[in-house]
Amino acid sequence: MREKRATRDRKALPIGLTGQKLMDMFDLLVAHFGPQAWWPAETDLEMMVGAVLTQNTNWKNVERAIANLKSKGLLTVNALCSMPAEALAQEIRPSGYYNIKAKRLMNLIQFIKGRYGEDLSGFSNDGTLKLREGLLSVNGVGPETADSILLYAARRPVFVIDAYTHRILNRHGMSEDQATYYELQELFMDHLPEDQELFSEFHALIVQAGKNYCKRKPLCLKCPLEKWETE
DNA sequence: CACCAGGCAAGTA
DNA sequence: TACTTGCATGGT
Repeated sequence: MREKRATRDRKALPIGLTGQKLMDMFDLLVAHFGPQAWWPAETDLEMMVGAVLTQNTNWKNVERAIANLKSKGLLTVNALCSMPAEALAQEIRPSGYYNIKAKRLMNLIQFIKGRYGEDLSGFSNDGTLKLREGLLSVNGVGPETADSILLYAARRPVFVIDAYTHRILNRHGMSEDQATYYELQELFMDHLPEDQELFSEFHALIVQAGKNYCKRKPLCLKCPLEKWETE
């Protein structure tokens, strides 16, 4: 929560961004996109696999990779842990970065298996262990991947920040260009109720907004957040 | 053709 | 600490 706070104290935030303002943003997004019901995965294991495969990668390509694993019965803890990295790499090829992602996947699944066993028993209701630190210690799991897993697989109230979150807040003058991951995360978590469903839906909506409207400047006129700034 | 996608780690100065 | 680069496929 304050891992990156060393250099100089930049203003974590602008300009009177309140909880109400954030809820306004949420409401505008819901009104425009509707309920999202993320994460699109059938199991916690599938969710975690997707979290690694989607790193800097279009979700469509991740779906192809996951489909390969499913069709061959490889989407299990034991299969992913025991198969050769080269073979796994070939299966996940469509998701790009396949050599490095094969290793990252195996690192993560081995970590999870070591703590919770092959059926992941106790994973989603593990409130005692320092799960976040554990996830971050895995080579291949950074802040966003760890928080995604915490939010969508372990169902904890953690706000996930991604490239879209940075971009959208910047475009609307709500954060500074170089705000760090943790500054933005604090921003949301300090001003919103600690609610897993809210965080889960909010992040999903931000991704939708980012995909559709905030790719390049200037903002598209039909951006659902257009009136947000002046509200 | 260039550019992007639901990042992360390792290397450099 | 602050940048930069490698990783790699498939869509627009």
